[in-house]
Amino acid sequence: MDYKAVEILENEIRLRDVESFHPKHIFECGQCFRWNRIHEEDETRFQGIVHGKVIRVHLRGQDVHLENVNMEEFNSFYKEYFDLGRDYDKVKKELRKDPLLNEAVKFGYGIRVLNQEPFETLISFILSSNNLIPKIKEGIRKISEKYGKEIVFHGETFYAFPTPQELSQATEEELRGLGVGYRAKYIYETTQAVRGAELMKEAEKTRALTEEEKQLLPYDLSMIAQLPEEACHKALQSYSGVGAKVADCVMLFSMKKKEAFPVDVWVKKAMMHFYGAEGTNLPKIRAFGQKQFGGLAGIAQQYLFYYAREKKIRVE
DNA sequence: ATCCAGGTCCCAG
DNA sequence: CTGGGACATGGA
Repeated sequence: MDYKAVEILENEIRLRDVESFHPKHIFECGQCFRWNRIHEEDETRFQGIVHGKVIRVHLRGQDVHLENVNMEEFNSFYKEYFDLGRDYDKVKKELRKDPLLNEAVKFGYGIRVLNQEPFETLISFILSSNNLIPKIKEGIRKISEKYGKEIVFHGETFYAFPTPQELSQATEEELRGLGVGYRAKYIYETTQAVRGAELMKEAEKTRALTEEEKQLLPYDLSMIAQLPEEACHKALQSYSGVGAKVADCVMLFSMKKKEAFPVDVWVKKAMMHFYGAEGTNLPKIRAFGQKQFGGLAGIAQQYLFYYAREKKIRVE
């Protein structure tokens, strides 16, 4: 456990003596898109929209404060969301046995890989393809504002990311109007597939499905989340707009598959920088990463990504 | 203005 | 199976 105790304060909880938890590292390492720094200068205070609530996180000394979270919510959701069941000192110790990874781990020492919600993560990373992080965040915010539930926090209005049912109301044209470009088609088709499977799963309880209806069942996202590594990776790629990299991100960031190893331009640069993995293509780098880091490959990837992007490392 | 961004799709060989 | 171009969008 990376904290000693949980205490209740007024409308917030406090985790005492927390190890391996730095808000800047966690929220700026590229794994999530709905968190923002609230005060300029303050790298330890962030606000995010998670699980239908607006919450804030800040670091005070060795303690982590979670504002607008009560004990019940912490135990039933946010503890897992922040991956607090995992001992990151142990993870880092293991990864640092590889001297080449040592520098990246030292740099992003406060990273934790969040356990986010699958549908939101799926749509978010479809949006991420060939896109810029500020634009990805903007697209997700606009989708939420148009289709998600309203949340009022401190007199200000925010919007939760829509459920599959809510987003299934959107047309492709409407989505395109939000500035997501050619990804509108992918988001539309994937949402329809996820929602279609949900409906069939529900219908299945009361009647027999037709052959045509049965073909929608493989798109059941909660079923896919239960699949083992390779089957999960493959199943995710049956959604429109989801290739190897996006599938790895969804598995890693929302399905607890820490052996997933997303390879994007930055991780590729990092692998070339540290391991001289020159010229090799993406699938080869992915396989190399998984062989090198095993069940912790995804976490290793996050240290590498953060290091490569923050340092803007270059390779010839 | 041209290039590029946490890639995917689609087609040719 | 592998390599290369097209694809919306907008900021640098």
